[in-house]
Amino acid sequence: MTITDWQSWQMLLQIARCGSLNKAAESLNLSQPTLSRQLQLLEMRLGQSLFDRSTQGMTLTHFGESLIESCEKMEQIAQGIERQVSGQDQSLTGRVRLSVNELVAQYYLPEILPAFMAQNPELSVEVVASNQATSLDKRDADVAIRMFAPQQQDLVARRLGEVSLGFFASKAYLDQYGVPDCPEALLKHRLLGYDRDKQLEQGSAQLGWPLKNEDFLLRTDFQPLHLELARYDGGILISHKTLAARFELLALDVGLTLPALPVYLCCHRDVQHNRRIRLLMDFLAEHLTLTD
Amino acid sequence: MTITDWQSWQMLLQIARCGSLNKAAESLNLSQPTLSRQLQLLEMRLGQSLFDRSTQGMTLTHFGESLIESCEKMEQIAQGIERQVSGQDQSLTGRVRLSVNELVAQYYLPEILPAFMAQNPELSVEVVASNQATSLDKRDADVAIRMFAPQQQDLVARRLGEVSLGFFASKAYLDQYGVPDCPEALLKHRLLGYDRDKQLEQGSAQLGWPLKNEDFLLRTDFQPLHLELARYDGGILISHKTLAARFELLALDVGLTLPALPVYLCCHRDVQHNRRIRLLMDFLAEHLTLTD
DNA sequence: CATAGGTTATTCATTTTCGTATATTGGCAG
DNA sequence: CTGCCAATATACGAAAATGAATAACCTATG
Repeated sequence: MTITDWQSWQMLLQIARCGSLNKAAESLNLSQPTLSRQLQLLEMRLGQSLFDRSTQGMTLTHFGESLIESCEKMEQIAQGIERQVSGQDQSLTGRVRLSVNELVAQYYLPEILPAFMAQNPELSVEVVASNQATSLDKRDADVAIRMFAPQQQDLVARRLGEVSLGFFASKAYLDQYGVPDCPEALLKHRLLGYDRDKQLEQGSAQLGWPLKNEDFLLRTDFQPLHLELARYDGGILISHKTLAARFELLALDVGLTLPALPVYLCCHRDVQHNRRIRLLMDFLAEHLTLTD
Repeated sequence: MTITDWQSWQMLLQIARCGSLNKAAESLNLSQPTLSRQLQLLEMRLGQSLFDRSTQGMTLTHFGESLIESCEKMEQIAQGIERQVSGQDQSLTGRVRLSVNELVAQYYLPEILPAFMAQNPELSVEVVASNQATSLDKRDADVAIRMFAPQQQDLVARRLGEVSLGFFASKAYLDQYGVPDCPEALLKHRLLGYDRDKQLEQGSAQLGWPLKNEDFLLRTDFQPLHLELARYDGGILISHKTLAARFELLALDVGLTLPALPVYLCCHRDVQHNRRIRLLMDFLAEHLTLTD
């Protein structure tokens, strides 16, 4: 006595999420007209409408809203199945998706990944570079290198150590603007800070020296830009000791010890025994020179 | 990062259940070749096979087996959605499915259902007549009349009373074979009993007078046949007092009081407020003359 | 007030998918 | 051993779903 196929509920959920047929269609690899018609069909079969249409997009009706929760449950299970599938695929061909922030992608991976690819010629590695923590739940990635303790349930994490942070600047910059030797002096300098990323604000607050993102003159969340700016004498940045050393930036002693960032290698519990994923994680754990 | 659509899992589950593409295709309203190809596609996308093929049918591989549990969970949620949908559909058009055993379908419904249909011309009633308790969970039926206390969770039941049972036979039969007046005498008669149905065995065991289905000479689970056989002087049966009276069968006093059967009107909690279903239940509760 | 940008619905040629019919295989009963 | 039955896989014409293009519409913005 089944009225509809399960795909309809997947559609419903995705349209509700995206708020428009266009975006939902894209996320489902369909065209907008297709989705429009399929939704009409579904509503016809149900005998009532799921969305109110407007030129702003689709908004759920009460009826539609009442079904969303169950659709979300279905989605979670479906995602679990997919993780299970990829977890059981023990072949050494195919892809592994690695999620890292841009800094790691730019400065740490390039020197080690070629060796991994040489060792495993059938394996392709996809790197998702973003400062947003991508979801291991939804299998947006298989493995992630994180600079914070994993919060999600169902994750398996290996602590790789920690990276020391410090204030750094180029010699040319310091020659021109002077060397600050206390926190107050630091604030008068051209500091490279973050835009929407709150990690620094939270960290400095813990240190008893609350900094606001607005205190910084040059702001971006794209961390490689910090380093490159500093290399071109753009100002003072907070960064990894090892990275700063590599670019011949000079460490500043302003009487503050910045907390070190922990480094975690994470994957979802469901895929932890997958051979490909294991392989990549082991390789990263061994070769990653993030920690001092 | 979704590999497959949800429909694939529905397929997988149904094929696993049915054990063959043919039956699964029928239950999904598809053709066997279609299902065959879709399954091939799915297995290709997953990179491993889900079933072992033979001319006996399809049997799950270990891999396939490992996914079934999740598919079942998805199915439960999907069924919940469908109940929710039909629960919220308050129109008075469409269908209501009523599950009853054959006895009720044959002898109690015909005299009252026409009135209901006259009152609600837009409503179509589908009667599922079976002595197997059809699933209200899976929406094989919306409403059920049951002669036993509902066991499933999530069911809403209204007790309508109970039907008295007794031993009966036609006058002609008794004239020919004599009137038994004790349990032992009863056993020498031509008793009409059940085939696979265990209800009578259990009931008589409770009564301290354990009967086996094998004790009866004419066995069928199709209850209307009992009555019709008795009308044609086929033997002694256990049946409802009201029904026996209607066919002018004579009650036998063998010194045993059979336990009465409770009568319940059930529906799933999710649809209990549905207007159509409510209507039918109210009607049945009022007009059903099952109880004495 | 007009324009730009976004939305959903519709049209129609095209592609894809589907189902009928058929081939092929393997077990089972007489 | 042989014929029968039920199973899956394959071929091909028919039907259905698809997507590019377009229409029609509303909102925000200058």
